[in-house]
Amino acid sequence: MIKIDPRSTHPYYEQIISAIKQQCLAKVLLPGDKLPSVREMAGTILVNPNTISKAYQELERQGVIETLRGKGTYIAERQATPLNKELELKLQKQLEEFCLEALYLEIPKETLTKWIEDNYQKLKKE
Amino acid sequence: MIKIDPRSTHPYYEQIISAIKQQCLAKVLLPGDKLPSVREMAGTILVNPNTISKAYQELERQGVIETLRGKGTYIAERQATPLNKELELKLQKQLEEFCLEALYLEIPKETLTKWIEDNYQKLKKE
Amino acid sequence: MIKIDPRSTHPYYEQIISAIKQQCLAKVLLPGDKLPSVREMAGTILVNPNTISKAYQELERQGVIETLRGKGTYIAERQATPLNKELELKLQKQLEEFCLEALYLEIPKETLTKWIEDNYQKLKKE
Amino acid sequence: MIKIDPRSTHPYYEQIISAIKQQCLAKVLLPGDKLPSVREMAGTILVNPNTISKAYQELERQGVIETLRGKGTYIAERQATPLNKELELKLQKQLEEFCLEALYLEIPKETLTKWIEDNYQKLKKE
DNA sequence: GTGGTCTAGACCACT
DNA sequence: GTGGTCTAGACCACT
Repeated sequence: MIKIDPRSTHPYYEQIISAIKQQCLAKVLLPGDKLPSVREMAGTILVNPNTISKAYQELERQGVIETLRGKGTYIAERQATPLNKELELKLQKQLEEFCLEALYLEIPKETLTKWIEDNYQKLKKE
Repeated sequence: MIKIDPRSTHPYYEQIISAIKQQCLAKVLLPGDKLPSVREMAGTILVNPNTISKAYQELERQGVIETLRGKGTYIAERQATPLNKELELKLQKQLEEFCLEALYLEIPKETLTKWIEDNYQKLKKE
Repeated sequence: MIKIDPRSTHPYYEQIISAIKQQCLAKVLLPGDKLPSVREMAGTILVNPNTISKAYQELERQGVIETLRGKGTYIAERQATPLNKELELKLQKQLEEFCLEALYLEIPKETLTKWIEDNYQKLKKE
Repeated sequence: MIKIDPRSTHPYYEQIISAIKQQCLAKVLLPGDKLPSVREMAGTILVNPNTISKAYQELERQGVIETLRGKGTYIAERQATPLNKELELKLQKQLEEFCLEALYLEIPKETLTKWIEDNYQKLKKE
Protein backbone atom coordinates (compact mmCIF):
# COMPACT_ATOMS: atom_id res chain seq x y z
CA MET A 1 0.00 0.00 0.00
CA ILE A 2 1.45 3.31 -1.06
CA LYS A 3 0.15 6.64 0.10
CA ILE A 4 0.59 9.77 -1.91
CA ASP A 5 0.45 13.21 -0.36
CA PRO A 6 -0.75 15.71 -2.95
CA ARG A 7 0.28 18.55 -0.63
CA SER A 8 3.90 17.45 -0.58
CA THR A 9 6.38 19.48 -2.56
CA HIS A 10 7.82 16.22 -3.89
CA PRO A 11 6.48 15.02 -7.21
CA TYR A 12 4.22 12.00 -7.12
CA TYR A 13 6.71 9.79 -8.91
CA GLU A 14 9.40 10.58 -6.33
CA GLN A 15 7.01 9.77 -3.52
CA ILE A 16 6.34 6.42 -5.13
CA ILE A 17 10.05 5.72 -5.53
CA SER A 18 10.65 6.55 -1.88
CA ALA A 19 7.76 4.41 -0.69
CA ILE A 20 9.00 1.34 -2.57
CA LYS A 21 12.56 1.78 -1.37
CA GLN A 22 11.26 2.16 2.15
CA GLN A 23 9.31 -1.07 1.91
CA CYS A 24 12.40 -2.83 0.62
CA LEU A 25 14.38 -1.63 3.61
CA ALA A 26 11.62 -2.68 5.98
CA LYS A 27 11.56 -6.12 4.28
CA VAL A 28 7.93 -5.65 3.35
CA LEU A 29 9.07 -6.12 -0.20
CA LEU A 30 11.70 -8.80 -0.85
CA PRO A 31 13.83 -9.63 -3.91
CA GLY A 32 11.67 -11.51 -6.37
CA ASP A 33 8.39 -10.06 -5.18
CA LYS A 34 6.11 -9.02 -7.97
CA LEU A 35 4.98 -5.44 -8.14
CA PRO A 36 1.52 -4.51 -9.43
CA SER A 37 1.40 -3.52 -13.07
CA VAL A 38 1.55 0.13 -13.99
CA ARG A 39 -2.18 0.28 -14.65
CA GLU A 40 -3.07 -1.66 -11.55
CA MET A 41 -1.06 0.56 -9.27
CA ALA A 42 -2.36 3.64 -11.05
CA GLY A 43 -5.86 2.46 -10.25
CA THR A 44 -5.04 1.71 -6.63
CA ILE A 45 -3.39 4.97 -5.68
CA LEU A 46 -5.45 7.06 -8.10
CA VAL A 47 -2.64 8.52 -10.08
CA ASN A 48 -2.07 8.84 -13.80
CA PRO A 49 -0.41 5.70 -15.27
CA ASN A 50 2.31 7.91 -16.77
CA THR A 51 3.34 8.85 -13.26
CA ILE A 52 3.70 5.22 -12.18
CA SER A 53 5.60 4.51 -15.35
CA LYS A 54 8.05 7.27 -14.61
CA ALA A 55 8.62 5.92 -11.10
CA TYR A 56 9.20 2.37 -12.33
CA GLN A 57 11.64 3.57 -14.97
CA GLU A 58 13.74 5.42 -12.43
CA LEU A 59 13.59 2.48 -9.99
CA GLU A 60 14.82 0.21 -12.74
CA ARG A 61 17.61 2.63 -13.61
CA GLN A 62 18.67 2.52 -9.97
CA GLY A 63 18.59 -1.28 -9.95
CA VAL A 64 15.83 -1.50 -7.37
CA ILE A 65 13.41 -3.34 -9.63
CA GLU A 66 13.59 -5.38 -12.82
CA THR A 67 11.11 -5.47 -15.65
CA LEU A 68 10.73 -8.78 -17.44
CA ARG A 69 9.15 -8.29 -20.83
CA GLY A 70 5.58 -9.49 -20.81
CA LYS A 71 5.91 -10.99 -17.36
CA GLY A 72 5.88 -8.01 -15.05
CA THR A 73 7.99 -6.04 -12.65
CA TYR A 74 9.94 -7.55 -9.76
CA ILE A 75 12.04 -6.41 -6.86
CA ALA A 76 15.67 -6.98 -7.87
CA GLU A 77 18.43 -8.71 -5.99
CA ARG A 78 20.40 -6.06 -4.09
CA GLN A 79 23.72 -5.41 -5.75
CA ALA A 80 26.24 -2.67 -5.97
CA THR A 81 25.64 -0.99 -9.33
CA PRO A 82 27.95 1.59 -10.83
CA LEU A 83 25.08 3.96 -10.30
CA ASN A 84 25.40 3.72 -6.56
CA LYS A 85 28.59 5.78 -6.53
CA GLU A 86 26.76 8.42 -8.51
CA LEU A 87 23.82 8.44 -6.12
CA GLU A 88 26.16 8.63 -3.18
CA LEU A 89 27.85 11.71 -4.57
CA LYS A 90 24.46 13.29 -5.12
CA LEU A 91 23.61 12.59 -1.50
CA GLN A 92 26.82 14.17 -0.35
CA LYS A 93 26.04 17.32 -2.31
CA GLN A 94 22.60 17.38 -0.79
CA LEU A 95 24.04 17.07 2.70
CA GLU A 96 26.23 20.08 2.02
CA GLU A 97 23.23 22.33 1.48
CA PHE A 98 21.48 20.69 4.36
CA CYS A 99 24.33 21.53 6.72
CA LEU A 100 24.42 25.11 5.50
CA GLU A 101 20.78 25.52 6.45
CA ALA A 102 21.28 23.71 9.77
CA LEU A 103 24.30 25.74 10.72
CA TYR A 104 22.48 28.90 9.85
CA LEU A 105 19.68 27.89 12.20
CA GLU A 106 22.33 27.20 14.81
CA ILE A 107 21.41 23.55 15.14
CA PRO A 108 24.35 21.79 16.84
CA LYS A 109 25.76 18.83 14.96
CA GLU A 110 24.96 16.60 17.91
CA THR A 111 21.28 17.25 17.23
CA LEU A 112 21.72 16.25 13.62
CA THR A 113 23.51 13.07 14.67
CA LYS A 114 20.65 12.23 16.97
CA TRP A 115 18.08 12.87 14.25
CA ILE A 116 19.95 10.53 11.95
CA GLU A 117 20.03 7.78 14.53
CA ASP A 118 16.31 8.14 15.11
CA ASN A 119 15.60 7.93 11.42
CA TYR A 120 17.83 4.91 10.90
CA GLN A 121 16.14 3.04 13.69
CA LYS A 122 12.64 3.93 12.53
CA LEU A 123 13.32 2.98 8.92
CA LYS A 124 14.75 -0.41 9.80
CA LYS A 125 11.91 -1.37 12.10
CA GLU A 126 8.91 -0.17 10.15
CA MET B 1 31.80 36.72 -5.30
CA ILE B 2 28.88 34.47 -6.01
CA LYS B 3 28.97 31.68 -8.52
CA ILE B 4 25.86 30.40 -10.21
CA ASP B 5 25.66 26.92 -11.68
CA PRO B 6 23.24 27.00 -14.62
CA ARG B 7 23.17 23.19 -14.70
CA SER B 8 22.03 22.86 -11.11
CA THR B 9 18.47 21.78 -10.46
CA HIS B 10 18.23 24.58 -7.91
CA PRO B 11 16.78 27.83 -9.23
CA TYR B 12 19.17 30.73 -9.54
CA TYR B 13 17.53 32.71 -6.76
CA GLU B 14 17.97 29.79 -4.34
CA GLN B 15 21.62 29.47 -5.27
CA ILE B 16 22.08 33.14 -4.51
CA ILE B 17 20.31 32.76 -1.16
CA SER B 18 22.56 29.83 -0.24
CA ALA B 19 25.70 31.64 -1.27
CA ILE B 20 24.92 34.66 0.87
CA LYS B 21 24.01 32.58 3.89
CA GLN B 22 27.24 30.68 3.41
CA GLN B 23 29.26 33.86 3.37
CA CYS B 24 27.51 35.01 6.53
CA LEU B 25 28.45 31.80 8.28
CA ALA B 26 32.01 32.07 7.08
CA LYS B 27 32.15 35.66 8.38
CA VAL B 28 32.93 36.91 4.91
CA LEU B 29 29.80 38.98 5.29
CA LEU B 30 29.18 40.60 8.66
CA PRO B 31 26.12 42.35 10.14
CA GLY B 32 25.94 45.87 8.74
CA ASP B 33 27.86 45.05 5.58
CA LYS B 34 26.35 46.49 2.46
CA LEU B 35 25.39 44.11 -0.31
CA PRO B 36 25.84 45.13 -3.93
CA SER B 37 22.71 46.73 -5.36
CA VAL B 38 20.27 44.55 -7.24
CA ARG B 39 21.49 45.88 -10.57
CA GLU B 40 25.13 45.68 -9.65
CA MET B 41 24.94 42.07 -8.58
CA ALA B 42 22.84 41.28 -11.61
CA GLY B 43 25.63 42.62 -13.76
CA THR B 44 28.33 40.76 -11.89
CA ILE B 45 26.84 37.30 -11.94
CA LEU B 46 25.04 37.82 -15.23
CA VAL B 47 21.55 37.22 -14.04
CA ASN B 48 18.45 39.31 -14.50
CA PRO B 49 17.88 41.99 -11.82
CA ASN B 50 14.46 40.51 -11.08
CA THR B 51 16.11 37.27 -10.04
CA ILE B 52 18.42 39.05 -7.62
CA SER B 53 15.44 40.97 -6.32
CA LYS B 54 13.60 37.75 -5.60
CA ALA B 55 16.59 36.38 -3.71
CA TYR B 56 16.95 39.56 -1.66
CA GLN B 57 13.26 39.59 -0.81
CA GLU B 58 13.36 36.03 0.43
CA LEU B 59 16.53 36.72 2.42
CA GLU B 60 14.80 39.68 4.02
CA ARG B 61 11.79 37.54 4.88
CA GLN B 62 14.15 35.12 6.59
CA GLY B 63 15.77 37.93 8.54
CA VAL B 64 19.19 37.49 6.93
CA ILE B 65 19.31 40.93 5.35
CA GLU B 66 17.60 44.28 5.79
CA THR B 67 16.44 46.61 3.08
CA LEU B 68 16.74 50.32 3.72
CA ARG B 69 14.42 52.31 1.50
CA GLY B 70 16.28 53.87 -1.37
CA LYS B 71 19.59 53.30 0.36
CA GLY B 72 20.46 49.69 -0.21
CA THR B 73 20.57 46.25 1.33
CA TYR B 74 22.53 45.25 4.40
CA ILE B 75 23.37 42.12 6.36
CA ALA B 76 21.11 42.03 9.41
CA GLU B 77 21.95 41.36 13.01
CA ARG B 78 21.37 37.65 13.71
CA GLN B 79 18.21 37.02 15.64
CA ALA B 80 15.73 34.20 16.13
CA THR B 81 12.67 34.87 13.97
CA PRO B 82 9.39 33.04 14.40
CA LEU B 83 10.18 31.62 10.98
CA ASN B 84 13.13 29.69 12.31
CA LYS B 85 11.05 27.02 14.02
CA GLU B 86 9.25 26.51 10.73
CA LEU B 87 12.48 26.16 8.81
CA GLU B 88 13.81 23.71 11.38
CA LEU B 89 10.80 21.46 10.95
CA LYS B 90 11.29 21.54 7.20
CA LEU B 91 14.89 20.48 7.67
CA GLN B 92 13.86 17.58 9.86
CA LYS B 93 11.47 16.35 7.17
CA GLN B 94 14.23 16.66 4.61
CA LEU B 95 16.58 14.58 6.71
CA GLU B 96 14.00 11.82 6.84
CA GLU B 97 14.11 11.37 3.10
CA PHE B 98 17.83 11.77 3.11
CA CYS B 99 18.24 8.91 5.56
CA LEU B 100 15.99 6.67 3.50
CA GLU B 101 18.24 7.20 0.52
CA ALA B 102 21.38 6.69 2.59
CA LEU B 103 20.15 3.52 4.20
CA TYR B 104 19.21 2.16 0.83
CA LEU B 105 22.75 2.77 -0.39
CA GLU B 106 23.93 0.97 2.74
CA ILE B 107 25.82 3.97 4.00
CA PRO B 108 26.49 3.41 7.71
CA LYS B 109 25.29 6.17 9.98
CA GLU B 110 28.84 6.71 11.16
CA THR B 111 29.71 7.84 7.65
CA LEU B 112 26.87 10.34 7.67
CA THR B 113 28.03 11.67 11.03
CA LYS B 114 31.48 12.14 9.64
CA TRP B 115 30.20 13.92 6.56
CA ILE B 116 28.26 16.30 8.76
CA GLU B 117 31.32 17.08 10.84
CA ASP B 118 33.34 17.77 7.72
CA ASN B 119 30.69 20.11 6.37
CA TYR B 120 30.32 21.96 9.63
CA GLN B 121 34.04 22.55 9.81
CA LYS B 122 34.33 23.62 6.20
CA LEU B 123 31.40 26.01 6.37
CA LYS B 124 32.72 27.72 9.46
CA LYS B 125 36.20 28.19 8.11
CA GLU B 126 35.59 29.13 4.53
CA MET C 1 -15.00 38.11 -9.50
CA ILE C 2 -12.12 40.28 -8.48
CA LYS C 3 -11.86 43.95 -9.22
CA ILE C 4 -8.57 45.75 -9.45
CA ASP C 5 -8.27 49.48 -8.95
CA PRO C 6 -5.35 50.75 -11.04
CA ARG C 7 -5.47 54.09 -9.17
CA SER C 8 -5.04 52.53 -5.76
CA THR C 9 -1.69 52.97 -4.03
CA HIS C 10 -1.77 49.26 -3.21
CA PRO C 11 0.04 47.03 -5.69
CA TYR C 12 -2.12 44.78 -7.84
CA TYR C 13 -0.92 41.62 -6.17
CA GLU C 14 -1.94 42.95 -2.74
CA GLN C 15 -5.36 43.88 -4.02
CA ILE C 16 -5.78 40.34 -5.31
CA ILE C 17 -4.68 38.91 -1.95
CA SER C 18 -7.20 41.10 -0.12
CA ALA C 19 -10.00 40.22 -2.47
CA ILE C 20 -9.46 36.48 -2.04
CA LYS C 21 -9.23 36.75 1.74
CA GLN C 22 -12.40 38.78 1.70
CA GLN C 23 -14.24 36.14 -0.32
CA CYS C 24 -13.03 33.50 2.12
CA LEU C 25 -14.43 35.44 5.05
CA ALA C 26 -17.70 35.99 3.25
CA LYS C 27 -17.89 32.24 2.53
CA VAL C 28 -17.95 32.93 -1.18
CA LEU C 29 -14.84 30.79 -1.32
CA LEU C 30 -14.78 27.69 0.84
CA PRO C 31 -11.97 25.29 1.78
CA GLY C 32 -11.37 22.93 -1.13
CA ASP C 33 -12.71 25.31 -3.77
CA LYS C 34 -10.56 25.55 -6.86
CA LEU C 35 -9.25 28.95 -7.82
CA PRO C 36 -8.96 29.88 -11.49
CA SER C 37 -5.57 29.05 -12.92
CA VAL C 38 -2.94 31.75 -13.00
CA ARG C 39 -3.45 32.31 -16.70
CA GLU C 40 -7.20 32.22 -16.48
CA MET C 41 -7.40 34.80 -13.74
CA ALA C 42 -4.82 36.90 -15.53
CA GLY C 43 -7.09 36.92 -18.55
CA THR C 44 -10.18 37.76 -16.52
CA ILE C 45 -8.87 40.70 -14.55
CA LEU C 46 -6.49 41.80 -17.29
CA VAL C 47 -3.30 41.55 -15.32
CA ASN C 48 -0.05 39.82 -16.19
CA PRO C 49 0.13 36.14 -15.14
CA ASN C 50 3.27 36.89 -13.14
CA THR C 51 1.30 39.25 -10.96
CA ILE C 52 -1.33 36.61 -10.23
CA SER C 53 1.47 34.16 -9.52
CA LYS C 54 2.98 36.49 -6.98
CA ALA C 55 -0.37 36.87 -5.24
CA TYR C 56 -0.95 33.11 -5.16
CA GLN C 57 2.52 32.49 -3.76
CA GLU C 58 2.02 34.96 -0.95
CA LEU C 59 -1.42 33.53 -0.20
CA GLU C 60 0.14 30.08 -0.01
CA ARG C 61 2.81 31.37 2.33
CA GLN C 62 0.07 32.72 4.57
CA GLY C 63 -1.73 29.39 4.51
CA VAL C 64 -4.80 30.75 2.75
CA ILE C 65 -4.48 28.56 -0.33
CA GLU C 66 -2.71 25.36 -1.30
CA THR C 67 -0.97 24.65 -4.55
CA LEU C 68 -1.20 21.13 -5.90
CA ARG C 69 1.59 20.38 -8.35
CA GLY C 70 0.40 20.57 -11.90
CA LYS C 71 -3.21 20.39 -10.78
CA GLY C 72 -4.12 23.84 -9.61
CA THR C 73 -4.70 26.04 -6.61
CA TYR C 74 -7.25 25.46 -3.87
CA ILE C 75 -8.60 27.24 -0.80
CA ALA C 76 -6.94 25.67 2.24
CA GLU C 77 -8.47 24.51 5.47
CA ARG C 78 -8.21 27.33 8.02
CA GLN C 79 -5.46 26.77 10.54
CA ALA C 80 -3.24 28.82 12.81
CA THR C 81 0.17 29.14 11.20
CA PRO C 82 3.26 30.36 13.07
CA LEU C 83 3.03 33.31 10.73
CA ASN C 84 -0.21 34.47 12.28
CA LYS C 85 1.42 35.82 15.43
CA GLU C 86 3.76 37.82 13.22
CA LEU C 87 0.89 39.24 11.19
CA GLU C 88 -0.99 40.13 14.36
CA LEU C 89 1.93 42.14 15.67
CA LYS C 90 2.14 43.98 12.36
CA LEU C 91 -1.53 44.84 12.64
CA GLN C 92 -1.06 46.20 16.13
CA LYS C 93 1.71 48.50 14.91
CA GLN C 94 -0.51 49.66 12.10
CA LEU C 95 -3.31 50.50 14.49
CA GLU C 96 -0.94 52.70 16.46
CA GLU C 97 -0.38 54.97 13.49
CA PHE C 98 -4.01 54.80 12.63
CA CYS C 99 -5.02 56.07 16.07
CA LEU C 100 -2.53 58.92 15.85
CA GLU C 101 -4.16 60.08 12.66
CA ALA C 102 -7.66 59.62 14.09
CA LEU C 103 -6.88 61.49 17.28
CA TYR C 104 -5.41 64.32 15.29
CA LEU C 105 -8.63 64.57 13.30
CA GLU C 106 -10.46 64.62 16.64
CA ILE C 107 -12.42 61.51 15.82
CA PRO C 108 -13.76 60.14 19.13
CA LYS C 109 -12.87 56.56 19.86
CA GLU C 110 -16.56 55.69 19.94
CA THR C 111 -16.71 56.51 16.25
CA LEU C 112 -13.80 54.20 15.55
CA THR C 113 -15.48 51.43 17.50
CA LYS C 114 -18.61 51.90 15.46
CA TRP C 115 -16.66 51.83 12.19
CA ILE C 116 -15.07 48.58 13.22
CA GLU C 117 -18.41 47.02 14.04
CA ASP C 118 -19.78 48.09 10.67
CA ASN C 119 -16.81 46.62 8.85
CA TYR C 120 -16.98 43.36 10.75
CA GLN C 121 -20.62 42.96 9.93
CA LYS C 122 -20.19 43.86 6.29
CA LEU C 123 -17.22 41.54 5.76
CA LYS C 124 -18.99 38.57 7.29
CA LYS C 125 -22.12 39.02 5.27
CA GLU C 126 -20.82 39.99 1.89
CA MET D 1 13.49 65.68 19.14
CA ILE D 2 12.39 63.42 16.36
CA LYS D 3 13.63 59.89 15.90
CA ILE D 4 13.70 58.22 12.53
CA ASP D 5 13.73 54.46 12.13
CA PRO D 6 15.52 53.55 8.91
CA ARG D 7 14.20 50.00 9.24
CA SER D 8 10.59 51.08 9.17
CA THR D 9 8.63 50.45 6.02
CA HIS D 10 7.30 53.98 6.29
CA PRO D 11 9.17 56.64 4.33
CA TYR D 12 11.20 59.09 6.36
CA TYR D 13 8.97 62.04 5.51
CA GLU D 14 5.90 60.18 6.79
CA GLN D 15 7.70 59.36 10.01
CA ILE D 16 8.49 63.03 10.47
CA ILE D 17 4.87 64.01 9.80
CA SER D 18 3.67 61.47 12.36
CA ALA D 19 6.17 62.59 14.95
CA ILE D 20 5.16 66.24 14.69
CA LYS D 21 1.45 65.43 14.84
CA GLN D 22 2.12 63.27 17.86
CA GLN D 23 3.93 66.07 19.64
CA CYS D 24 1.04 68.38 18.88
CA LEU D 25 -1.40 65.95 20.43
CA ALA D 26 0.84 65.54 23.46
CA LYS D 27 1.03 69.33 23.77
CA VAL D 28 4.79 69.23 23.43
CA LEU D 29 4.28 71.49 20.46
CA LEU D 30 1.70 74.24 20.79
CA PRO D 31 0.15 76.62 18.25
CA GLY D 32 2.60 79.39 17.52
CA ASP D 33 5.69 77.36 18.39
CA LYS D 34 8.48 77.76 15.91
CA LEU D 35 9.81 74.68 14.16
CA PRO D 36 13.49 74.36 13.24
CA SER D 37 14.30 75.33 9.67
CA VAL D 38 14.50 72.65 7.01
CA ARG D 39 18.29 72.67 7.05
CA GLU D 40 18.51 72.74 10.81
CA MET D 41 16.22 69.78 11.25
CA ALA D 42 17.98 67.93 8.42
CA GLY D 43 21.21 68.38 10.33
CA THR D 44 19.72 67.26 13.63
CA ILE D 45 18.09 64.05 12.48
CA LEU D 46 20.63 63.37 9.76
CA VAL D 47 18.30 63.24 6.84
CA ASN D 48 18.44 64.87 3.44
CA PRO D 49 16.90 68.40 3.48
CA ASN D 50 14.63 67.38 0.62
CA THR D 51 13.02 64.86 2.93
CA ILE D 52 12.28 67.48 5.61
CA SER D 53 10.98 69.77 2.93
CA LYS D 54 8.57 67.15 1.73
CA ALA D 55 7.31 66.58 5.26
CA TYR D 56 6.80 70.29 5.92
CA GLN D 57 4.94 70.71 2.64
CA GLU D 58 2.52 67.95 3.47
CA LEU D 59 2.07 69.24 7.03
CA GLU D 60 1.26 72.63 5.64
CA ARG D 61 -1.21 71.13 3.17
CA GLN D 62 -2.93 69.46 6.12
CA GLY D 63 -3.04 72.72 8.05
CA VAL D 64 -0.80 71.47 10.85
CA ILE D 65 1.89 74.08 10.31
CA GLU D 66 2.21 77.45 8.62
CA THR D 67 5.15 78.84 6.74
CA LEU D 68 5.70 82.59 6.97
CA ARG D 69 7.92 83.83 4.15
CA GLY D 70 11.33 84.64 5.44
CA LYS D 71 10.32 84.19 9.03
CA GLY D 72 10.05 80.44 9.50
CA THR D 73 7.65 77.63 10.11
CA TYR D 74 5.13 77.60 12.97
CA ILE D 75 2.58 75.26 14.47
CA ALA D 76 -0.81 76.45 13.21
CA GLU D 77 -3.95 77.13 15.14
CA ARG D 78 -6.12 73.98 15.04
CA GLN D 79 -9.04 74.43 12.71
CA ALA D 80 -11.33 72.27 10.68
CA THR D 81 -10.04 72.47 7.12
CA PRO D 82 -11.92 71.11 4.13
CA LEU D 83 -9.06 68.63 3.91
CA ASN D 84 -10.07 67.00 7.15
CA LYS D 85 -13.11 65.38 5.58
CA GLU D 86 -10.81 63.99 2.88
CA LEU D 87 -8.37 62.62 5.43
CA GLU D 88 -11.20 61.11 7.41
CA LEU D 89 -12.44 59.23 4.36
CA LYS D 90 -8.95 57.95 3.72
CA LEU D 91 -8.80 56.70 7.29
CA GLN D 92 -12.10 54.94 6.88
CA LYS D 93 -10.81 53.17 3.77
CA GLN D 94 -7.71 52.17 5.67
CA LEU D 95 -9.77 50.75 8.50
CA GLU D 96 -11.65 48.60 6.02
CA GLU D 97 -8.51 46.78 4.97
CA PHE D 98 -7.39 46.65 8.55
CA CYS D 99 -10.58 44.90 9.61
CA LEU D 100 -10.27 42.40 6.75
CA GLU D 101 -6.85 41.40 8.02
CA ALA D 102 -8.03 41.32 11.63
CA LEU D 103 -11.09 39.25 10.88
CA TYR D 104 -8.99 36.85 8.89
CA LEU D 105 -6.70 36.42 11.88
CA GLU D 106 -9.83 35.82 13.95
CA ILE D 107 -9.17 38.77 16.22
CA PRO D 108 -12.44 39.59 18.01
CA LYS D 109 -13.65 43.16 17.63
CA GLU D 110 -13.51 43.55 21.40
CA THR D 111 -9.74 43.15 21.17
CA LEU D 112 -9.55 45.86 18.53
CA THR D 113 -11.65 48.16 20.68
CA LYS D 114 -9.32 47.60 23.57
CA TRP D 115 -6.26 48.26 21.43
CA ILE D 116 -7.78 51.55 20.30
CA GLU D 117 -8.48 52.64 23.86
CA ASP D 118 -4.92 51.83 24.86
CA ASN D 119 -3.54 53.85 21.98
CA TYR D 120 -5.79 56.81 22.63
CA GLN D 121 -4.73 56.94 26.25
CA LYS D 122 -1.05 56.59 25.47
CA LEU D 123 -1.07 59.25 22.76
CA LYS D 124 -2.81 61.80 24.95
CA LYS D 125 -0.47 61.33 27.88
CA GLU D 126 2.87 61.15 26.20
C1' DG E 1 -3.23 22.35 -18.47
C1' DT E 2 -0.88 23.66 -14.07
C1' DG E 3 2.28 26.60 -11.36
C1' DG E 4 7.48 28.07 -11.08
C1' DT E 5 11.34 30.40 -12.96
C1' DC E 6 13.62 33.50 -15.82
C1' DT E 7 14.80 37.38 -19.20
C1' DA E 8 14.33 42.05 -21.11
C1' DG E 9 12.76 46.21 -20.40
C1' DA E 10 9.90 49.79 -18.18
C1' DC E 11 8.09 52.98 -14.52
C1' DC E 12 7.67 54.43 -9.70
C1' DA E 13 8.63 56.12 -4.84
C1' DC E 14 12.21 57.18 -1.79
C1' DT E 15 17.02 58.88 -0.53
C1' DG F 1 21.13 55.44 -7.17
C1' DT F 2 18.06 52.18 -4.52
C1' DG F 3 14.61 48.47 -4.27
C1' DG F 4 9.51 47.30 -5.68
C1' DT F 5 6.17 46.43 -9.13
C1' DC F 6 4.62 45.27 -13.54
C1' DT F 7 4.26 43.65 -18.55
C1' DA F 8 5.30 40.56 -22.39
C1' DG F 9 6.93 36.54 -23.58
C1' DA F 10 9.52 32.17 -22.96
C1' DC F 11 10.76 27.52 -21.12
C1' DC F 12 10.37 23.81 -17.68
C1' DA F 13 8.63 19.99 -14.58
C1' DC F 14 4.62 17.70 -13.16
C1' DT F 15 -0.22 15.87 -13.87
